[in-house]
Amino acid sequence: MPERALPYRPHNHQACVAQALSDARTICRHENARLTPIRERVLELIWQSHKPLGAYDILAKLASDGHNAAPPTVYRALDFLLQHGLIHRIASLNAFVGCAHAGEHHRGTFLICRQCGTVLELAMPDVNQAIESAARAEAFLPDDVTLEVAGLCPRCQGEQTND
Amino acid sequence: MPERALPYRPHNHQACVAQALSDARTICRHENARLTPIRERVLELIWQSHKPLGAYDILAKLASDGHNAAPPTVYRALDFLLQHGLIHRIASLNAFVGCAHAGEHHRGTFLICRQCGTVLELAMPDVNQAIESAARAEAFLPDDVTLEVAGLCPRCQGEQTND
DNA sequence: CCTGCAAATGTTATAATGTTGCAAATTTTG
DNA sequence: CAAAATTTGCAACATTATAACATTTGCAGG
Repeated sequence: MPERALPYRPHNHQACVAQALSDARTICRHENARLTPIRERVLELIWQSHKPLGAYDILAKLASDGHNAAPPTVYRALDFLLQHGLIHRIASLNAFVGCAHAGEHHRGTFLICRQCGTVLELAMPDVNQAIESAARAEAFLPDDVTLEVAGLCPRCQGEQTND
Repeated sequence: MPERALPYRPHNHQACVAQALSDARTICRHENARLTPIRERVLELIWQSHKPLGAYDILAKLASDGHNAAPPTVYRALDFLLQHGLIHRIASLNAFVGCAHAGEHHRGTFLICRQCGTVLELAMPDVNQAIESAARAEAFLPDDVTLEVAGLCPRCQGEQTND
């Protein structure tokens, strides 16, 4: 029986978020990038959920902070976080998740539970290698790979009707 | 030097579209599905472009046919075509392309040129196999794989400023 | 034939997602 | 401090997608 990866195992999520923020601060310092309060807050909100958060979900959470933000504020913060590899965009959901390997310059694979919405990021270097080779075999110059798997996470298999 | 795949090679696109429509009719007959005029017209419009077409692009083309359609008409036709595997949705573009292997029940990989927008569909059974194994190794039950590669197609490499 | 049901389409309105453009504030730099 | 650059605020708008309900069409059984 294989070990079960986070986020399927219980863990101290507070600490997990704190770690992500701390890593982000380090990365931004190294890259001379300004992790401003808004950007940091958006990153924190994203990390507090293992489920992808839409831009307007983030907007709503900021609003309940008392911060009366407009869409561009959120999209700009998201752009910044994407550019610095601190979050990923899930194209099939129009939503965002914290990057589990920030600062590693990688292409992630995402396992997305269509029941509970939880997302697990995997690193699959061999698969990405194979994909890029196949692209180049067509004389195509690959630049970015979107790889998302929808299905059922371990917890949701067998309990089909829940959320 | 590898052979260059369609659609990068010149070809008789009229015939290519006609073939796709003919295949679609056959498939629908076999599945007792009704390829109505609207559905067929939408499929034709999508096939006439090697570039992904957005729902509202289709809407506009229908309008210039003289068919005064509203969004739900198009989205319903697209749902039908998706369900019968006659088109694919490109999640990273919110757009649709004709399926190059209709009726084969496959998962496609898409090479999307970010310069000219052309899309090439590849079948990569080994890669899909590897992805699904990796998912199952995490006790995840895969259901659908989205695999899209953005980059530069052969024609657009070297001519960076064109469209 | 026609009647009644199911599938498909029409129509209006609205929701959800994302962008443009410009002004004000803040931070950095010289 | 002053100039330049970056970041944020803000209003309007553009694009993508769906909900809800009315109407029409295709078709099987009486």
